[in-house]
Amino acid sequence: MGNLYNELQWRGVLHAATEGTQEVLTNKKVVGYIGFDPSAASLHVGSLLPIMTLVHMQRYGHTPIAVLGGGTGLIGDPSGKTQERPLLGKEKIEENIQGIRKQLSKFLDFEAKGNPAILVNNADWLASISMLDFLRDIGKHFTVNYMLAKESVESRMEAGMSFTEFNYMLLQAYDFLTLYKRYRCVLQMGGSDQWGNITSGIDLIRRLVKGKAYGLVTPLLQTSSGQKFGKTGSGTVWLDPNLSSPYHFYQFWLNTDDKEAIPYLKYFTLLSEAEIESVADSLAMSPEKREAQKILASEITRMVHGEEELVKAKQATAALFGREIKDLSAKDILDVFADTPSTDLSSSLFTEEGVLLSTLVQECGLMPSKGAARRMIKEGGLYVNNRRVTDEYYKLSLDESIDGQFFVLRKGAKKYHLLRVLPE
RNA sequence: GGAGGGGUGCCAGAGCGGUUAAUCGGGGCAGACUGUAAAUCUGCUGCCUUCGGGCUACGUAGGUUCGAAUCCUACUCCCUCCA
Repeated sequence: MGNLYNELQWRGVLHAATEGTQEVLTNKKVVGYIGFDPSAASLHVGSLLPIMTLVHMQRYGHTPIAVLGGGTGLIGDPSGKTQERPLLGKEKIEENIQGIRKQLSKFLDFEAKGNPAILVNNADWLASISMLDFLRDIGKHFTVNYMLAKESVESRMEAGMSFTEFNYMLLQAYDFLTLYKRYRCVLQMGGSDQWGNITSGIDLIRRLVKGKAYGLVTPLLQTSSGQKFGKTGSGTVWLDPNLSSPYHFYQFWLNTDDKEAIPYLKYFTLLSEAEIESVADSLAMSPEKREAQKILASEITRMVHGEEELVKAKQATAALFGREIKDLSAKDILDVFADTPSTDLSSSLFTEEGVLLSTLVQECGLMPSKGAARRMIKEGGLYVNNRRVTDEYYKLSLDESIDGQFFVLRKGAKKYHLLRVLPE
């Protein structure tokens, strides 16, 4: 039986840790926390790494605390940001916290015997503290010199930084102190950009209550092409099924680059070292099978959306990338394209000679303009029911519809749009 | 408060008063090749078009001119330096 520290190490998610972290994690059951930013109503795939870190903690018998930044969210963390951030309203943040709470409960067991996960909102203690108390009790323990030396501050000296954001690290240090006192929480984890904030907390605990605390950070994720992880052409990939459908979520992982598939399996799944090694062998032997990507996508989709949604996503994948669309029944279409953007059309639109495809495609939003639609057709990038259309002035007629009810429009390889024909 | 520089398409950044819907690059989109990968190559990338054209664009508003992103004036925003 290993320990948490070794586990994180072989998974490649251990970027740095403070002195003594390994010993304390090996010899004791500890309480540790990670903060989550409530600037959106849903977490996205970028939050998966910190979430998994908490999951590993709980698996090894430690107690994980997820701290929602309801208080600090009102200020905005400058770490890793090049510009001052807009402030969100209190109501908005409260709403976001509700959404995030729900998502976290899919990963962490809040009922576990012995080491149930804990969820707190730092507004609970930050909202009520007075400016004078804060300056006296906390501010006194930090020199401005110390704060200026932090990377998060230094990198902003050129662009400028408000006094508000400058104080962020003190608030986070105060969080750590509070959790230390309330829960005996001795470990704070986070992305490597959090290092400065974390060590501030450790220092504060040492100075104020002579306590020993630890910090551990994970590497910052980037795709091999240097892109920010978790963004696709169509935007951020969210954990909320209403913001990113399970099908798109599944597809996001399925499209993982070969180079990243194995690291991602280590980061985001609970597969064992041996299991992942065998997958790595398979990937090296026959990469075209994309076994690693399939396992990765299945594992993560199941964890986030559940078995049922995973099955549906796989079915949709098989239908869209395997069979001919015209073999599908109207019912299949509805299932497969449940998550696809769709537009309703009245059948009265369809006159004798049909409707100009370029117009249709523009009106349903698949293409931004008719000119762009015509260009796309010329380039061979537009398909109706998976058949390429080559005529710029192609007119669509009702006999081509599936069961007289649907047209499946496709742009490029993966972008679908469903047209639903409504009877008179 | 004083002095100077600048605001161009998604971004970055060119642009002798006319052939500039605006160079080059990045990004994006599509095609080919593939494995729904990577790399590579090709094309497209303001709007409308009955394919002849038409329209709208270079911070905002005026002006000079046959003609302006390019010249002038005012306004506005940004940046740098001095105080």
